[in-house]
Amino acid sequence: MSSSSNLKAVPAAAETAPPRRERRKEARPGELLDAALDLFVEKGFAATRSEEVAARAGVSKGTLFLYFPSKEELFKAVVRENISGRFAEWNEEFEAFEGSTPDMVRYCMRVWWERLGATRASGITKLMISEARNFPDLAAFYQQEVIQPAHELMRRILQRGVARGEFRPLDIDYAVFSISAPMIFLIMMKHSLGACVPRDYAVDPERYIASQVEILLNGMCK
Amino acid sequence: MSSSSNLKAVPAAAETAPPRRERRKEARPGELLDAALDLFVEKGFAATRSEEVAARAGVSKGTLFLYFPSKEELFKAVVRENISGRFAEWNEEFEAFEGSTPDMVRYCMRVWWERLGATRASGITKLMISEARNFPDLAAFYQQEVIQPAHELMRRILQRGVARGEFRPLDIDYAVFSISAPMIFLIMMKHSLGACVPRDYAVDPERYIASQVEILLNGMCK
Amino acid sequence: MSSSSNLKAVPAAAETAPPRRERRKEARPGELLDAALDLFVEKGFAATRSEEVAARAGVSKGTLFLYFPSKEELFKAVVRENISGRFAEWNEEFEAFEGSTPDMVRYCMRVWWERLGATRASGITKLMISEARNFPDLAAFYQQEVIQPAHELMRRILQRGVARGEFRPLDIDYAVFSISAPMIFLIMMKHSLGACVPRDYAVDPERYIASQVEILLNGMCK
Amino acid sequence: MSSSSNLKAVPAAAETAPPRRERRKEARPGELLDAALDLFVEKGFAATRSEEVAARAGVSKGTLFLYFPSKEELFKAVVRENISGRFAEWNEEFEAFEGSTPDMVRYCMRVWWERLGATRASGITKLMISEARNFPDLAAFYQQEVIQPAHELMRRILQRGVARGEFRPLDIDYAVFSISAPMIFLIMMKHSLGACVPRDYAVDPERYIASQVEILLNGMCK
DNA sequence: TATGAATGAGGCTTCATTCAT
DNA sequence: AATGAATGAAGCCTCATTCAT
Repeated sequence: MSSSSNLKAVPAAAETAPPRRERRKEARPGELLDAALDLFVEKGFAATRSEEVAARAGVSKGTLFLYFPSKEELFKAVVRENISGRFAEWNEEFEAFEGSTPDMVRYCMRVWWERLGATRASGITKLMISEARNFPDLAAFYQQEVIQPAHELMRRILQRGVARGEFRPLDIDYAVFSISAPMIFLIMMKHSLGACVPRDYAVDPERYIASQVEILLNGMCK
Repeated sequence: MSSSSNLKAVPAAAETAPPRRERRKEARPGELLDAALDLFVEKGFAATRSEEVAARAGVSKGTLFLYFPSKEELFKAVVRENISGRFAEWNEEFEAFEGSTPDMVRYCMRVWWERLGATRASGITKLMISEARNFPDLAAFYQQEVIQPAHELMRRILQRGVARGEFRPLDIDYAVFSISAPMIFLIMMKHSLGACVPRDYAVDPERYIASQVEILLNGMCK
Repeated sequence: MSSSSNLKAVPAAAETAPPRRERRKEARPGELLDAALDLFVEKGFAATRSEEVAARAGVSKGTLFLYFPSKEELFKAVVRENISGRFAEWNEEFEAFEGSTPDMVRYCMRVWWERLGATRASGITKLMISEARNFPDLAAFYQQEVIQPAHELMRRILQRGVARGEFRPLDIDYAVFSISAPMIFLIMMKHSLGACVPRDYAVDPERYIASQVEILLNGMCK
Repeated sequence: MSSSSNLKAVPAAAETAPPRRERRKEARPGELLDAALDLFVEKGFAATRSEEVAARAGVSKGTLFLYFPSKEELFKAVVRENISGRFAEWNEEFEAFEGSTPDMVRYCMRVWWERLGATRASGITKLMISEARNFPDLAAFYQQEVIQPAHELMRRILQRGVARGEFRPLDIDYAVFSISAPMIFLIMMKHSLGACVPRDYAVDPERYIASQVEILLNGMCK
């Protein structure tokens, strides 16, 4: 989680006593967003104190407000920062995919995990789900910027499968959820209940994904 | 379930409720838990003000603290109260089930929706997921009282299917999640992002469940 | 100044040790407005801390916000509270006045001093003048509710004098200011520079008013 | 007067100002005092942010504190700087005055308006009146450097009128206020309530002064 | 000198909790 | 048991001031 904020403290070599007042205008916003993401995911929006965020980013309370006018705007920035438009790239990637559609689904789930699910970014999904009711405009933003593009991508995959005769005719709108539900589930295991539970019950994400995908493909294939 | 949601479950018959004023005193804690559940689910723990809970329950702020020593204890009581041990009953019900295992899975999903998913009780799952990190002891309690029994119930169903040769050999531990993930997903649609989104995107639970179950069964059957 | 807030501490008799938590919903707002008036006049709006107001009213910080939603609203309430509609009464009083118009002017200045100038209420004029630019809406309110009625009252007096041939023809709109300027001046002596200056320079209001009135009447009479 | 307001007073003639960039360094404090005067007058001491002052003077926040060790010292410098000792000059001017004393009073009011009332310098009177209680030492300074000399000047004028038999015997100490009250009044119209009020109610200073002076002279003359 | 990023004390406001009635 | 006025700790945010560059 917060290991990244530690990394910055390790300069290339010299390791001089860190100057009391660093001047790092460029890096600050990113560091603050990093710290905020960690804390918001871990404790929720309300239970995270601005001062904590600042402290974890290695600055003082006031500095936070130099970059973000309010805790709420910080929250919004965290969400925006971590979603960005990676869908364009992914859409292209899947457009160019040449294998079978089942392989495509397998690949989709795998890279989702590698690129998002396993990263801190997955935390913001948990965050959004926890706070959606308190930030309806952010929820709308997330729906529009994340959920919809993701659904369209998945829908195209499923349609390809049906079109190519690999999949049975499907209720595609809802079959999409067959792919997203395990993702949500995994995120929740990682960031919520799963994080509060003894190791023994911990889910192994790769195994989980493999298991789900096979059942899914079996279920969708002819 | 809170007392009121039990009341709702009462068949349409006579059952004259005792005159409103009379049962107030004994009903108070239940009314408070009811109100608290609604608000906690809707706004989260931190964003819910004690006074609001009291107001919704029709009592004064002070009265709330007569029954629950703190907001945190109220929260815990809400969760505990709503995690009834109905698994004994359900276990028996499924023990006695006579149809095919695929039918059993269909039935399982359907009654889950009817008895839990569609009721306010589903709110505590959302609540637990949102607040687990802030209430680790509750999370453990929930894990033990709800998640584990539920998983065992589902596991027995799947094992029955495998044993009877209806299902392929499965990675049962993880196949269980194939059943629970859609439930979690549906709950989140209902209480979180789905609640902040235009009607058009609203998910029709019955259709969603039907779609998932068929894919699932297809995937698990021989 | 704040003597009035002391008065409340003297109950009819018993003089028991003041209970830690008084319950005085009725009296609170007035006490808070009293305290706030004193402090705002003395130190200005910004330099007055909410906690000070509360302390002077004998309550805790939080209690202030039970009655006024913000410091700014408190300020507005102070202004409104101290202006009220006393003009109706005064208008009647002057309508019924039977003596000469010069006597009327003398009487006007005298009762202004007795009823307003000499009281704490005069402080709000100083307050308004100091803060007008920061509270344009309040300034408009004050203009409308205080300045205009006052000017109309004075205008009627002057017109009476002209109509009855007691006064020369006057530029009445501006002659009104001949009456109000000394009032403003006196208020400023009392609440501003005059309050920061050695006793010797202190202005004796009665003597000041007498002096101004005589010059004024001399100047306006035929 | 601050340096810039002196510059403005320069006759229309040649007087090529040194190239902007060159004179910056020496002009800095004056530019800051200028900016500060405007803002303090407009918003009051507390509501004026140091950064705003710096920005209006075209320098950075840090630079302000290079010239003035604190906001409070800046305030004091603004006041001191704008309380120039021009009384020597004026005293001479009035010593040499040859016309009638009523003309002298007319002249006095007129040049006061032209040289002070109409300029930004009038702002410091508003400032002093608003902030006197928070800056008692400045108030004393102002009393000594401005109010007293001004009163003595006016007193001499009035005494001349009485001595020459132009005025009735007057309560001279207080008659002085008959001249200063309209000035104060006009300043307050300009910088306070009058600035927050629709155009229609705006006072025309020349007309106001003319009106007051005539009533006054009428009142004081034999 | 000048800059502007950084600081942190201090003020406003909220709200869980208490307690006299 | 119930009320709701009162409390005060705690959090957000501002802004005068500092200081490395």
